[in-house]
Amino acid sequence: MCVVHPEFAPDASLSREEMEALQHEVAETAIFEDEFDFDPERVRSGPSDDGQTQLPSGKEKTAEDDPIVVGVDQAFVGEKAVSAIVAARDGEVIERTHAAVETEIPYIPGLLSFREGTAILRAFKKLSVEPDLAIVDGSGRIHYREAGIATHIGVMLDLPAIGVAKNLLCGKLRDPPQGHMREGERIPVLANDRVTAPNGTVIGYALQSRQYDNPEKRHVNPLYVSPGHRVSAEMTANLVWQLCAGYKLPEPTRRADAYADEVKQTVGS
DNA sequence: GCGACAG
DNA sequence: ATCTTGTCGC
Repeated sequence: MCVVHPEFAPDASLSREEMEALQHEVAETAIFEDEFDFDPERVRSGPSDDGQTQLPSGKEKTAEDDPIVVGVDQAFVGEKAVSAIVAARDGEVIERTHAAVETEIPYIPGLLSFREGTAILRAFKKLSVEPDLAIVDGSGRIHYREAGIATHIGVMLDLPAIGVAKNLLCGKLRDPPQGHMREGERIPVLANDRVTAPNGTVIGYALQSRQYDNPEKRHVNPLYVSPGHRVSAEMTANLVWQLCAGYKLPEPTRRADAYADEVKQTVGS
């Protein structure tokens, strides 16, 4: 697929100030509302039926009509950043692409897209199918300047995108849980002083995608999901939840994770 | 100065 | 993210 906003390219040679300025531009271009064409109810972790569902009009729903969801994950081999993308429709993998790019800068909280963005975009350019939604590992709006890696990628490609992180970069939970969250539970993540958005803005959700029966003994931490582009915070939580299939991470992410591992052993350092 | 800190 | 064996629990 093609880059729609090349002017937002995550150039690693920029100064820190320039990177932050670029992120502010990305955030201004980002849309944190539901502005996508696919039917959100047709986004799911896997086949929900035999694909023979009859509609009143006489037409029928087929997998070909389902939205294409891509999972994006990063891995490292020596000094190379490996980006893996797995596209699926109705839970069926239809294409996989990857790219390995030499890293130019170290990991800096808040500037992740400048370290891994180029590899991700290169992998996206190799993708022949046209995705409807991207699930990116890392934050989206849950970011100091509301421009996490999911937002940066989504805006550049003008593709609906969602950020799925295992840890909270910034922001604060509206209602801190007593003990551990129950499976399916979600708590709003609000903007605080460290975020450019007005204090109290819901910039994402803590989503308990999986939990053990007895959290006292053994428990799972929640996922921190946030809008990347063209998706609201509420819809973000709904879609990620629908993409989970009994594991902590949503299926698109798990598939990209596994593919990244495969690629790692293929690409030498 | 001290604390916070996606992957 | 990555370095890494065993081990606890469902």
